[in-house]
Amino acid sequence: MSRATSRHNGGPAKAGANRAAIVAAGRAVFRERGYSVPYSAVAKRAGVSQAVLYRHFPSKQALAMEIFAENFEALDASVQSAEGPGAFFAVWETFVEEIVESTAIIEFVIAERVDLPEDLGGRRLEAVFGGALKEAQEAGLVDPDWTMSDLLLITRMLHGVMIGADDRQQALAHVTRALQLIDPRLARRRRFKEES
Amino acid sequence: MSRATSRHNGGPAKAGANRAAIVAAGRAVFRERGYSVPYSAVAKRAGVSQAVLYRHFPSKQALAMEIFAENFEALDASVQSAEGPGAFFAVWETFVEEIVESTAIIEFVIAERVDLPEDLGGRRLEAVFGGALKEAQEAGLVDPDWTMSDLLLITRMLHGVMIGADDRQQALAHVTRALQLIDPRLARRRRFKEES
Amino acid sequence: MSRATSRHNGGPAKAGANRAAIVAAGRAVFRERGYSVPYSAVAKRAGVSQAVLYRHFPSKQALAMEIFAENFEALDASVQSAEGPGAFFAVWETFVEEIVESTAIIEFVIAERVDLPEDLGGRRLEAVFGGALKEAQEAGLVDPDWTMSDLLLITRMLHGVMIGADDRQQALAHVTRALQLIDPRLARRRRFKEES
Amino acid sequence: MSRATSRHNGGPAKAGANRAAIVAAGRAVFRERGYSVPYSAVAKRAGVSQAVLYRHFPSKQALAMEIFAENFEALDASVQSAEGPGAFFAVWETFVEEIVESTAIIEFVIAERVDLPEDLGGRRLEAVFGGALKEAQEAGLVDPDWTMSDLLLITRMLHGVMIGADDRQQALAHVTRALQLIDPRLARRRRFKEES
DNA sequence: AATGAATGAGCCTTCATTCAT
DNA sequence: CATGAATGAAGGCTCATTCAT
Repeated sequence: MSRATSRHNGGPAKAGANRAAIVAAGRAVFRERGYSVPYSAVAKRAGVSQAVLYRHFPSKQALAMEIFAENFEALDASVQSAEGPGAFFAVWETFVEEIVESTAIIEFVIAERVDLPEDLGGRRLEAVFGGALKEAQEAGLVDPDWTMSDLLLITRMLHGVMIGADDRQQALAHVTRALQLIDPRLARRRRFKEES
Repeated sequence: MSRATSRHNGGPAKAGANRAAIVAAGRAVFRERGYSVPYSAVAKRAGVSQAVLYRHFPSKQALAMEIFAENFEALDASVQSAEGPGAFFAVWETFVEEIVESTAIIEFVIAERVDLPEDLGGRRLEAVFGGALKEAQEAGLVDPDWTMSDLLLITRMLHGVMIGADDRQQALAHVTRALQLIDPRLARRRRFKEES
Repeated sequence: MSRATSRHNGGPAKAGANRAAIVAAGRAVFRERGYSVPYSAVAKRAGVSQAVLYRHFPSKQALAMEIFAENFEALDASVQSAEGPGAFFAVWETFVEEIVESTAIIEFVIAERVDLPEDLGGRRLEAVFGGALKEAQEAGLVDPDWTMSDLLLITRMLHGVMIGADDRQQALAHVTRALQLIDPRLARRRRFKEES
Repeated sequence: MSRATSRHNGGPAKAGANRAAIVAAGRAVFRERGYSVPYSAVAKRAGVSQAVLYRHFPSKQALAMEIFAENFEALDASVQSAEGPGAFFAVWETFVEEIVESTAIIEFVIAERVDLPEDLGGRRLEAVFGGALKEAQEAGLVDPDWTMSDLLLITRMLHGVMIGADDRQQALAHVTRALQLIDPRLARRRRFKEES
């Protein structure tokens, strides 16, 4: 039992750990139960009180935004390390992985569409993908008609597939097949980490 | 007051009317506010008491199931009236129309996935589409690799598009574009009834 | 133990009784603990669930408004039965009695000032007092400079006196003395019902 | 870091400054948001941690008590500098100013009435006003019937007027008018500092 | 002695479900 | 068989108070 059983806290030292625990718990419950889980479930999962949850992230949106942002950082990193016409596929692969790992994030984007900061969502996506897409199109690797909007649309199509799947296993298979239906080149090299 | 039709009671005759009213109300509120509306909203819309609602459909799932089933009946009818290799597209069109009209039903299918009777969902879809798909494939009108599972998958992809759209207008545009990305032949002849 | 211990209710017949119980409970808790009591305290006092409370009065304001309205009805009745230049004092007496009985109502008026229906508050007061005040002034029974606003001001002065008192006994004495300080004629014939 | 003034600590010297900052913050937030503000708002406004706030004043009451006492000190000063039969009015004016400036303090006195030390409230007021009142009465400047209790009562009447006002502007006008209704001589020479 | 952080509990509101009549 | 009403419980949010460092 590593959970404190007495009344009080571990002092300031624990703060960062709690924040991390909350983010992790957020990822976990969002993945398992979707973005519509009671926000309080995150606190329960993280082993902290609701007040602490609210201190760190004053709303479910705020927490989702954080997770969202962290995902984009991974994406940015993947952009840095990829080059050439095939870069698009490398980034795309990372992107799809994230969709698979955090379906809930897309639900969040949909649910809270109203007041997302401009640099998130589509705009941010464009920053990440814009160059690589054009390059890949010029190299004839991707359908030249595709626009950023189409990529976004594909995102949503994958989302529909994700939330309709029975389990992770099936979800992976369905996402792969869905990408094949759209364009086989999008479906290559799907490799996902083992579920914990 | 010894008469059978005392104060509040319309007698057995009313039962059928109530049932129909409930189903209609269900369609309406699901469309307007999504599958997550309070079940009580259906009773209010139908103008019946909660108890009556529960008598006819003991749960929101049960009601959704009924609507779902009725949708399939419409699909069956569309199958009857279509023939030849192009029949697939006629049925498909009706099917997509239903998806667009009743996004909420798909939400339901997803939310309650657990205990859908076997004869609904995939199996039922197979009954409706099976023959037409094979015929169309033999006539070279549809990719020969496609299976019933793929159709189901496309259904889900469209669903993702639907719930991500801002409004009906955009939803239609997105669905059309999504179908084009998959196979332009699926996207032809989209014509929807005017919004009431 | 007259409280139901089993899970469910007394049927429709009990509805009116519950509503009355809620209003009575509202008067009681407002008097004892002020308008700022948790709304849930009303439910507890009335012996009903919170949901029932919300069904009957969807907000604390709504309940206060009801009590408020009932008070005005008593006031109207007092206007009907009084005539002549002295009528003003009769109505005034009833009015002060009500202030003493339901201090919380004034707190309510103050707290929710924003969206009171036009026919409540000042306007309503004017309807009740307007004629009588003018008549009394013409008969030389009341300071001719006084306006309706002044009466409202006096109301608030009495309110300050009420909420500052230690108990009902003292509150009565203070109100009487306050009225004497303003104008002895306002303070005559103070007689209040015994506290329950 | 073996120095006494380690990381976060300003040393004993800071204590007095903190205390003053807390009192000032208390005055500010009470005025702006009423006595019912979260106690934590005082800490935030003062720029200190909650723990410090609690160290200096273990409860909101304690802080309010301090402010209350300091107000009386200002009153004492005003008594010292005024002499002759008109002294009463000078002190009274200061007193009313304080009421207008710190409505919240009166809310506090009312809310926490229970355990106010005897030397605050009425008794203290008597010490301040006692002599001046008698002198003014003997000079025929004030109604000879008035007692200290009446002054307290008037205080409360003004309070009622204050908390019922929409804004400071209106509050001033209402207080002035209220004093006129009681005795015009109480209302003379109202001059308040400009709002910051 | 100050800080940052945590806790537990309270209050608000809404929903699915189940009576007595 | 329909009605109107009631219940219990979940979930959101905020606050006073109290640590470990």
